[in-house]
Amino acid sequence: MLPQGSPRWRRRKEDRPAEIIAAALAVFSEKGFAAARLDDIAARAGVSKGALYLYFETKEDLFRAVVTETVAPDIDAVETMALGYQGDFATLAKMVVARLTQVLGAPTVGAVVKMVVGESRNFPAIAKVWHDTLAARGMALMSGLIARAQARGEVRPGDPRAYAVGLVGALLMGVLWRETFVPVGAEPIDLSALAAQHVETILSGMLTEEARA
Amino acid sequence: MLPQGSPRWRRRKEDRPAEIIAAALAVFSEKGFAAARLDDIAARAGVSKGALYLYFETKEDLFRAVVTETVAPDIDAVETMALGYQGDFATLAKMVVARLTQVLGAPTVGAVVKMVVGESRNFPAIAKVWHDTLAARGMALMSGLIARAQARGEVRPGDPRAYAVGLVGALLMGVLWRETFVPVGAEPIDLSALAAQHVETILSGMLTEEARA
Amino acid sequence: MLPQGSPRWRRRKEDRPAEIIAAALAVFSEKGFAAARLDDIAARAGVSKGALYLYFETKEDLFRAVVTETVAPDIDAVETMALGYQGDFATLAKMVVARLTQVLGAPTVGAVVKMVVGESRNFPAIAKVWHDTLAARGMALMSGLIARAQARGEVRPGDPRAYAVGLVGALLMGVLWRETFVPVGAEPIDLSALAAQHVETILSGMLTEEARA
Amino acid sequence: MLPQGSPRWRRRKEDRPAEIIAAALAVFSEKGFAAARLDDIAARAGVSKGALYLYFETKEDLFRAVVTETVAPDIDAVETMALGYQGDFATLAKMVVARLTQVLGAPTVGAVVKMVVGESRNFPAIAKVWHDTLAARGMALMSGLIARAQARGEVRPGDPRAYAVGLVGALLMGVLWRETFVPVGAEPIDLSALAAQHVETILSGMLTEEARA
DNA sequence: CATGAATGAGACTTCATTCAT
DNA sequence: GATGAATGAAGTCTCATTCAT
Repeated sequence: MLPQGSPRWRRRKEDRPAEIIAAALAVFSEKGFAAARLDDIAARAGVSKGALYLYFETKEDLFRAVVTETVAPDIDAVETMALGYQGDFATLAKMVVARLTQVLGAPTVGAVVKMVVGESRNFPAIAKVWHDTLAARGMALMSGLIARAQARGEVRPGDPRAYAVGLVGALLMGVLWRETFVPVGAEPIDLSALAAQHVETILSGMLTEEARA
Repeated sequence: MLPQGSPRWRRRKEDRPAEIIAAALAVFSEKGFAAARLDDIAARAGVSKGALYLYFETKEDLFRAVVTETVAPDIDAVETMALGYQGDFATLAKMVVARLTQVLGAPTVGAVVKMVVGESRNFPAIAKVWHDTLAARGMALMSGLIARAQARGEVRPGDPRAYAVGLVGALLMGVLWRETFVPVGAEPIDLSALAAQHVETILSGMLTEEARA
Repeated sequence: MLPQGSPRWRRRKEDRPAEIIAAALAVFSEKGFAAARLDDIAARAGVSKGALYLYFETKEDLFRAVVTETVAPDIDAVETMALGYQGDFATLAKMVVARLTQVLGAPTVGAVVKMVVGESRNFPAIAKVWHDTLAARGMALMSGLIARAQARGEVRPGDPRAYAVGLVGALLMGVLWRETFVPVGAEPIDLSALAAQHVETILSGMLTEEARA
Repeated sequence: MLPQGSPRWRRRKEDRPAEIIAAALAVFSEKGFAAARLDDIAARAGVSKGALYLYFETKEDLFRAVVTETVAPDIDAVETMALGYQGDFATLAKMVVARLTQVLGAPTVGAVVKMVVGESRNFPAIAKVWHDTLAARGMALMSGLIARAQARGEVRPGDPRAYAVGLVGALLMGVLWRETFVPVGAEPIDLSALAAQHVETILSGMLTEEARA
């Protein structure tokens, strides 16, 4: 029923939380948690300050929403892809790194990473959420793939977690460089080029003779 | 006894700034700039709130002092060592990484790194100082060494900065992991072991056939 | 009765600034700028301390508002009257002095005069505003009228500004006497009587033989 | 004994209070009581902050000293002169006004007048001292002289106090004009010229026919 | 006497949160 | 649902006063 029933004027109302989160992300990532003002968030979201409290209990609550909302979507996709993949480790690693580069390359994610790092001591709960849903999972995924590859003789012996850090750390550093130093005049780093060169280099060091062939 | 000149314990005017900076480092790195309370810093330094203002004009000024004071000593040492070294790149790279691991491994430096990342948007001046005196310099040093090694046929072609990021990024990630996630239950990463394995791996990818021999 | 539309007492947003200014005038004139406490002003205005900042950026801003608000209304009226008047100087002078006595006699204006005098060094801007919008204008007006009267042969030769000061100074002294010394036990001075006698006396000294006739 | 006993090096020490008072006068008159900082006063006096407390119990105490110290000397002189004088009122009035112009013309006294006016509400005690030792006495002196002159038929009927205010008010206004508005660009008023013209004018209005002859 | 480092109460100002409309 | 005026707790900073030297 309700032929073509387009929910016309509802649209606006349903998007409110998302709009607020977007505004909050912008302000939080610019100022950090404590220095961000609800006034500014409300203004940027185009609502009154009071309206924020219709959707979020407190500033901290809003912060939590921002962080988790930004995390959620991407990790699943990567995981599914990686676990389902059947080919050799080198190819898989390149795919994962490429995807990760995409995700971290998005300006919002980079900003959130910085926020999580910066406010982790003040919000252990948030650090924990990120750890549990993202960092630990990502780490487990990567080192699992590596261990599997080692078992198949594709990757040299060594601590899989250290290999994983070696693979991803360059990307993280690239993102933080962009977020932290480029605004004050640092020479930018091309994240994609960095990723491409780095994955070749490090794979060349990780792979066994046979796998490299 | 105690021949005439009794060793009167004068007020430690000269030590005060250092004591305050140490206390401030602790509190800032725990809370971030905005959430840190001068009360706490004073208490931890064992002085009154007012005394802080005998040595630092403002909270921001104190923050600046903390950050710059922690940076200064280490970079010079590394630079001198690296530029003076005459041997092959592989050995030099291992030495630099080892030294860097030591520095970043110190809990204070790690904390400061986090602070700089977290508050960079609010204190561009500080980000700039770090960039100019440390990040840019370190980056120039590393990529210079790499370019030199490429000229000598020790390192494969490729963007020297990307190689530098690949070399250092793993360490940075290790530090941030420790600072951010270990307090909320993440499995710790052994920074030294990570560094050792990583430098072997990545060198193995960077070096030319001849150099590796 | 009271037809449907109940007269809901909305929050008096529009009246607030005026109420606050009134309270501030009272406190500032009692304590001076520096010794006045925002707490007291807020309490006397019946609002919270924070509410002050909804209407005024800073304590200094509020002080400025108090002073300028008190200046505005009266000077124009006097000026218009004086310039439009066609009769002889003696009558005009009496009218102007009477009006001035009224204005200065109002307790608020007297208090503000004292504030302007007392804080002029700390707030040159305020002294300037008073000078430009009131003192200089009033002085120009009075000495202009006197010069005109001299040209018509009504007033004896002499510096018109000195005559103006002679005319008004007594009133000013009367006001300051009231504000400064009466509270500590001085015998009050009847401002109106003072003005009446003084204007007769000084006119008797200023006017030429013909004008006096 | 102690032949010619010149107190050589004591000099410095004995002048300290006077030096401090001079410095305090400068700072108080520039900033007002509350905004004046003991630091500044000490610096200007060339002593340590602590030294102030060797001579004055508290800031308020110092303020009192400044005010009374600056007043004391001058009033007595005027009084003695006036009471001893035997000639006619007109001549006496001119002498008194001339002397008063001298006193008020001194920049320090002008500044103190402003201070007393500005801080009278905060320091009733000081206002009282000024009233009792200066204002009331001066007023009594002047109106006494005038009443005596009226009794002798030299001055027209009328309230002697109002006459006194008329005589002195112009000078007061001149001083306050100088202290308050000249620093912000007002055209200066020549106090001596003002006094000369004013006393002629007002005497011309006060004196009886006979006295004028 | 003199110093000046140190104190601590108190002030201005900010801002998350509430609630009458 | 939505507003925005109002609150009040909390934080930074100042400065008169003290006291060990």
